Parts: sequence; structure tokens; C-alpha cells
Amino acid sequence: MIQLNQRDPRPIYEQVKENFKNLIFQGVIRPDEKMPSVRELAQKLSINPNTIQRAYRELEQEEMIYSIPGKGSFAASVHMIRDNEIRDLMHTFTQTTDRLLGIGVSKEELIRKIEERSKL
Amino acid sequence: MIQLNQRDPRPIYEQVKENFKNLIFQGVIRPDEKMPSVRELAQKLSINPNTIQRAYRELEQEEMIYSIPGKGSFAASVHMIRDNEIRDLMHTFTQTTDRLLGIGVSKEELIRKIEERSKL
DNA sequence: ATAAGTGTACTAATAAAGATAATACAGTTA
DNA sequence: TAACTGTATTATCTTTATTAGTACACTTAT
Repeated sequence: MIQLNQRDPRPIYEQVKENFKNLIFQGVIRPDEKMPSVRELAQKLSINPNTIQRAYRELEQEEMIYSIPGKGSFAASVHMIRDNEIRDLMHTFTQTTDRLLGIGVSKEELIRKIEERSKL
Repeated sequence: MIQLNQRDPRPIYEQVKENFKNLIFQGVIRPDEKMPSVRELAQKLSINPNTIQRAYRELEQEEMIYSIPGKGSFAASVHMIRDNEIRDLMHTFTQTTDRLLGIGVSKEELIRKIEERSKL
């Protein structure tokens, strides 16, 4: 299910994270489906359970999964994931907009840019 | 001119960078005015010239200053600095816009958000 | 009740990256 | 040509990041 690449310079927990992100986005792991337990997966990959736990913790912070102590970790719904992504993008959007407006760029110019990009 | 804070946890070159950014923004160092040489300033602050050089290199990458080998380093014009800031902000603006449009957010909603922010 | 499963928190050891220093090179100016 | 200037390269040291070890707390099924 999960595959680690020895030559990949990225830390193990990052590779684990990416693996699961792909599996969830592709629908291989369905919403609310149980993920492998930290110990089970750690043993399978011959690494420390704590490394898996870190991957899971960060995936939970990014709201890709949710964990229940004693029960397990489960994939979030794709709708939830999409909503979170939009929320984050909207946040940087407003932030960037504020700074641009503050520095003197007109709202008309920003709107023009949006019109331009939606035609691509 | 430059003041280092022993208690500041940030690296020295970061403190040097911030110091000069403030001086340039406040107009204490005028456009095209010569900055202290790497060795001169290093001696004054009792640190290695290479540390100053790193600060200058990064300031140059951010186009806050420009350096000429053999001659010295000089402050960029405030107009140039402002233009660069706008260019960078515009870049993240279009990037964020593209991703939002790609994920299904309508251009109308983005325009509405801009109208909203310009009323603050 | 208890055993075997689950996630989590804390600390320590190790690996990787970052910051600074030392030195040498190359261009400019007087 | 001597005294400046910025820059590149390498090495040392410090800090941070990553992983491992261990213990705790909760859930479920026996």
C-alpha cells in the first residue's frame, strides 16, 4: 500500500504523508475508511511507530484524516478536504489582496487580472 | 548605524538585513547611496565579513540593494523596491487565483471578495 | 476484568541543515 | 601598485530536524 524510496532525500514521514494524500485523493482509501494503525504500518515498513505517528498527526492538522484515541485513524471526506483547501486558498487570497490594495494597486486592476485568468 | 541585539534569537545576518531594510525604507539611506563595505561594517560589529556579505547578497536578491564588485554596494530606489514588491504580490495573486478557479470557485465570488476588501 | 489493540505525549539520540569563520581570488580606484 | 571593493570556496561550529525509545491512556472484545 505504502512504498518508501531509499533514494528520496525527503524525510520518511513526508513520503508517508504524500503516499496517503494520493491514496485518499484517488479514492483508494474511501471517506471514513480506517487507515493502518501506527504500529502495524511501522512494522510493515520496518521503521519506528513514532515516525508514522508524526505523519498521521500532520495529516490530521491538514484535516486530511481524523484520529480517535483507542479506535484508529480514518480518512476525511473529499468534500471536507476540498472545503479546507478552498478555505486556505481564500485566506491567502484576501491577505494578498489587502497588501496589494494597501500598496496602491487599484481594485479595477485586480478584477481585470481575474477576468484575464478565467479565460485561460 | 547598525545595532545587533545579543538576546535576539535570529541569526546575525537577519538582524543586519532588517536594520538596512528599515534604514532604506525610512530614507536614512538614500537611493544609490553607498552602503558600508563588508569589511568596514564587519570590523565595526566585530564579526566575520562573510556574515555581512550574506546579508548583502540576500538584500541584493530581494532587490533592496545592488552591488558592484570593486566599487561597493548601493541602496536601490524606493520606486524600484515598490515595483518589486508589487511584482511579487501579483505573482502570488495570480497563482492563488488560478488554483481557486481550477478548484471550482467562480470568478464572481473572487471579484465580490475584492469589492469587500476595498471597502475596509 | 483483562488482554490486545488503538492513538498520544515525552524524552533522548542521531542525522541533517544552517550560520559563521577562514582564506583566497578578482575587479576598481587613486 | 597599493589599498580599497565584492565574491567564491571550504571548513568548523551551532542549531534544528528527524527518528527512536519508552511510557501512558483510551477502546474493544474476550
